Amino acid sequence: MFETLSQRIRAAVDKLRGRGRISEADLKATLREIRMSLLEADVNFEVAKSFVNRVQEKTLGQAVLESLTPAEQILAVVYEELVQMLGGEAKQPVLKNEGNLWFMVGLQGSGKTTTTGKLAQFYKSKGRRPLLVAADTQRPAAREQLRILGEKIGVPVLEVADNERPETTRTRLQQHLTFDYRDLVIVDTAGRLQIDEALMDELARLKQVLGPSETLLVVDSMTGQEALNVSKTFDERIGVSGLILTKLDGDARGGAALSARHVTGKPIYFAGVSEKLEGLEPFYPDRLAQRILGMGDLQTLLEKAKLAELEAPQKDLKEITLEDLITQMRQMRKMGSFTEILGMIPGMSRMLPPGFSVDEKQVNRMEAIVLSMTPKERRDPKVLNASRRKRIAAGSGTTVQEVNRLIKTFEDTKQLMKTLAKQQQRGGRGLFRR
RNA sequence: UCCUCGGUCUGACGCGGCGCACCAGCGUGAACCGGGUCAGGGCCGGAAGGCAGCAGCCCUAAGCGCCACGGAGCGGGUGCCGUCAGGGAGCCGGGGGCGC
Repeated sequence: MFETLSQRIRAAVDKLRGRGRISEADLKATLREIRMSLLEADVNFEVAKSFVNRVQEKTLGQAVLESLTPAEQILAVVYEELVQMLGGEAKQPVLKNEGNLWFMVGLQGSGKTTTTGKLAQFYKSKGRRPLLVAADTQRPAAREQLRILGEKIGVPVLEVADNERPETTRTRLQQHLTFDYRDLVIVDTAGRLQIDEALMDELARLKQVLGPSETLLVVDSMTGQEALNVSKTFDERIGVSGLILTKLDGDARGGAALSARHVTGKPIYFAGVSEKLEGLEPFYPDRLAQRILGMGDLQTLLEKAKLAELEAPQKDLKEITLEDLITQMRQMRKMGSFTEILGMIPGMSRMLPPGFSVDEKQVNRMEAIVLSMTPKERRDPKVLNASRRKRIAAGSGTTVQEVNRLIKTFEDTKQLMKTLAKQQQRGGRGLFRR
């Protein structure tokens, strides 16, 4: 999927590969190419524009990392923004313990009924007890299709009659649930080839009567921007809580998927990727972005970027916390009477922060102190005022003095780490230079 | 040209729509001064056993947020909506009289 787009973006970034330096003009040319390829992929114009702008801003504002080539760095930014464009975090529809009622809406031919079956299969395999409702009051053929699907996956299907009123449907549904309890009801609503008023009114009424907890709009990703127009109309008329993009496997361009979040403001819950009943995946923006940019490249790149972050003490992203201190202490506890050994080295005892003695009981108590803190306090000991210290002391069976001593030790250690880091950074031959 | 009926107009009420958001619903939500469970650590005890209890987790309150389907209510540069009432002029439509 997304082959065309994928190739074009990679080609654009590849041109920068192997260069040590990249001028702003080079960057702009590359970004222009990326924008063109997005537009060719039928991505919404506004979306493409803001994407490119953000990449540019981020790239220019970024410090040069030694371990990454400029091309890799840009690729990393493009990846991050791509994930954002696809919706950032993966989202799933809300599933309560019981009484879930979901609406499937969409145009005829979008794969709505098939997707309904896939959803039922998906949640059945997760231990849910779904019930399908074939709610097309006009086309018996549509209901039959769902009935056959239901038989295949072993999920009961409640069928409406021709021209049945929503109230009747609700009553029948309630009746069904009293003798056959189900915790997830998925309603496959009627579809038309185009948006028409009668359909919208019918759906709106049905929605009002049944009151679904989620309204999932099924759209065909191959129809590109048109899919988004459909989404907007459906949302305006009946309200949509999330999207399911079907036929994503056949979509070489990807315009709908890439613009959906931005244009409709709705999360993409699932993606349909094959004709088979298992062909339904939760929509993961990060994985899709990886696919678009080419997996292999990216993984090594991300690892490198992570390492670079760890190796950049000037950024001070990694301040040590009280939890780190405790981990260290536990290790020392295992080592036994560490202080004794240290004491034997001339001058060593003076280098250690005051109060730095390791005997087992002492470490246990210190651990208890940290364990009595809230997560926030562990992260940022500065918030520890008198009343908090009192609480911690009481809760851990220690005294306020002991708590104070621990904090002092922690501050000293932190200071020590900073000094060491600075020395290394300055290139001064520290003790532990590799 | 006059009379008359109706509409346009105004008001009240009803219905619908939109807006607000009180209840409900959903989410979030207390360092300690809420509840449960209380790891670690502590306290009492010779021991057996008890006890208090921080963090976490679970629950809950105020608060905050979401929602506008349901219940109650409020507000309108709201509706070629309904009922009733008021209607000076003008305008539009119907009926009638008189004059040419």
